[in-house]
Amino acid sequence: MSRTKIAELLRTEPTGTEVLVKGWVKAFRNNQFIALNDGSCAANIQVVVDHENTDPALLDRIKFGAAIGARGALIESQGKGQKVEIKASEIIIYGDCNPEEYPLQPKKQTLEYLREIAHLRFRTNTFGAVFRVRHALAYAIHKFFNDRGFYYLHTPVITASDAEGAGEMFRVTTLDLDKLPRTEGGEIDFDQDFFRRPTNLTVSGQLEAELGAMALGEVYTFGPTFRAENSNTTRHLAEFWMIEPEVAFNDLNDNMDLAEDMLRYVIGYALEHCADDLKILEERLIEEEKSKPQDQRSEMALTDKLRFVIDNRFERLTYTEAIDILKNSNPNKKGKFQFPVEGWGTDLQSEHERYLVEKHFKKPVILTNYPAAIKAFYMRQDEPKEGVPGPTVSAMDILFPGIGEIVGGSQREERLERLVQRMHDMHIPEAELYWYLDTRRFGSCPHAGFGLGFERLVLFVTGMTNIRDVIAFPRYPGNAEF
RNA sequence: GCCUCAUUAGCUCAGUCGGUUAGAGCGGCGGACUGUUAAUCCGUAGGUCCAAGGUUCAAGUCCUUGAUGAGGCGCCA
Repeated sequence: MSRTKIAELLRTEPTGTEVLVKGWVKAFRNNQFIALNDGSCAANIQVVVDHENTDPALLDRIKFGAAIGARGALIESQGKGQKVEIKASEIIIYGDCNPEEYPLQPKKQTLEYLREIAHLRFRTNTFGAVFRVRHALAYAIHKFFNDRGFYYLHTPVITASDAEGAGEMFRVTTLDLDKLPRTEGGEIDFDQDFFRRPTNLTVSGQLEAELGAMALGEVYTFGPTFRAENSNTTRHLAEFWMIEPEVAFNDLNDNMDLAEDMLRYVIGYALEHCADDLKILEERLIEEEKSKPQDQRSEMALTDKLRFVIDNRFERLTYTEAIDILKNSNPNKKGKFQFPVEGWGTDLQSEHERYLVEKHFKKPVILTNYPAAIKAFYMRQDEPKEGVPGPTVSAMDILFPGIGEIVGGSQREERLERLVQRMHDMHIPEAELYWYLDTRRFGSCPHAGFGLGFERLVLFVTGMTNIRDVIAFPRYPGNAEF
């Protein structure tokens, strides 16, 4: 007899059919009722012990966390609280779980403690829900792009390019660090390294994605990304997953439309397919916020917030307009900002972004046309515009409440001369990026793309507050456990 | 990297002004329980007070350094 998953059983009519379930014990009540979970859904199924044909010694082994199987009739539940239950004719123990040593307990545990036992935290209701939602979001992203004719492009994880300027990189080498080979000049002799040149883990697949878009038209990447920055925040990881679409012939507006459509689609997908899990996460968040003062609590329940994002267009405004709003804002006039907004040209601090998103507009915001000086070399240079004090680029950042920047993107500079000039000004070695510049030499065209931090999306949708709790085994400074 | 706060039982936390034998809830263990829903009831064990050094007649409590964790900031997705 093959096993049936609990998610399916809970949808089945209780006709007394013989079924087999396998899972982990969540509770054993009244020496009679086993709450069993197999990960297929948030809910448990109730297995009712039949004492007539069950060895009492076996009952002693039904402990919180034990892996067991149960065979029996799927019947209408005689108790309240569930529609169906299994009247067990046979119980099998697959793996005992000694409660004296098991780090998990059938009680509330803090997220900080569970982070220390990340290999076991999947078994909690919260993390079960988080990882089911994470999966649904990943699937929805692939579905969204596939349905629109995008190709999933696998860009390299190991890269020799050190010129992208997207952050500190992890070195990849097979050299013996105790005995580094040296050239006659005393430099490290990378000729003897695996790739015969210095290599790193990728900080972005964008440049490679652009190459693909210049022939395939619409591509996206979805892969691991590495930043060796010493970032200690609830929004940063050293290893995270990033989605980077790149579309030929798209301009900045198309780019914003694409990003907004995508976010709206995947959030809607989660709402539709993860209702039970989102309910658990919503209640978890309410519980967590009970210990906070009223003014720091979320204004909306989790699922209401998600629905709100789907139902309302994101606010679009330029950096220049944002500066005006910030300059005239109450917190700025009253000196409440740690970094006062003085003038045009400096980057926005996260307190400024939070003000725009959480206080002023109270919805997701897309900021565009940032000063060129604070943005990357590959972003398309705007024509001078009246009322705008300095040169800008066709950049866009999407800011989400509680998360900050969730998407960063731009229309790309497709004009060879302007791109080369910019690289020169920013001391980016052109020779090293000859392959990138070739796209501008041969059949160049306007195009645009963006990067979406996958974990930041999962953070937003699950209502979790620390990014280390939405990835299975987080990597951050000083931690590569598991 | 910077700033702030924390570290006491398996977990979450109390611990007053520096003063005798460091407490609670949950969890565990033993027992009861055949309609329970984070089951319930009775009983019970469990401590290197993060580490090292210092002040003091006396340190869980004060000081210094370090480790670890959390939050904020910076870097960014």
